Amino acid sequence: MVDDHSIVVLRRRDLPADTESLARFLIGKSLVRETAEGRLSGRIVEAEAYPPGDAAGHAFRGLTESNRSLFLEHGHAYIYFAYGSSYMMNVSAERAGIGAGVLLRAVEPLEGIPLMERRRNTERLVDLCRGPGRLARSFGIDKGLDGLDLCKGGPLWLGSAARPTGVVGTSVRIGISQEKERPLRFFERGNHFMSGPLRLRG
DNA sequence: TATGCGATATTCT
DNA sequence: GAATATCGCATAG
Repeated sequence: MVDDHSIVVLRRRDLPADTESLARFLIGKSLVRETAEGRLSGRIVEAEAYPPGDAAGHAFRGLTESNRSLFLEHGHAYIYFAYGSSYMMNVSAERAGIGAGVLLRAVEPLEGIPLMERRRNTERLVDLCRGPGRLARSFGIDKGLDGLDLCKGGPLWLGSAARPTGVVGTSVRIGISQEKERPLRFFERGNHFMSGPLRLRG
């Protein structure tokens, strides 16, 4: 049984305001979603940094209507729709006015697993939140949550670690065509709930 | 396990 | 019109 009372909302001053540091920091922390049907939560086990000036980042070409949340003060949600099928969630990662984000790629489910199974239409635990699109689907994350302050404890927030975090590994990022050699993907080594090919999981 | 493919909608060129 | 920070299914080894 998970002791969810041990999870508290992360304060903004606890979050590094540097993209790469934030991505590493978020491994092992909690993602919590409060819905009318109950609470969903999980441990963040995989994330990627898209720092300022990164050609693979959505903020690279400057502020637009669709990417404006990336320019919010660190700790806000940037959510977008990709490939006609998947929502994806980022955490804005720098000071206000600087466009950068951390893409949450995988979560180890803790609370609300039956609801995730219904949303995803599968009972395979390891597949519920493995991959950015699946994660968003399980958690009921969509464009309506874009721009939300994740340090406020609303419908979606970042929480402290539910249990001790393992060793954090790094690798290149997944699914991009620009700046593909940079080691900006972070994950909890040995965790079974991350996405990507096996060679990038150790 | 790895690779390849189509589906799908939004954004930018 | 092209590209895309993906997914699920098919097939081969």
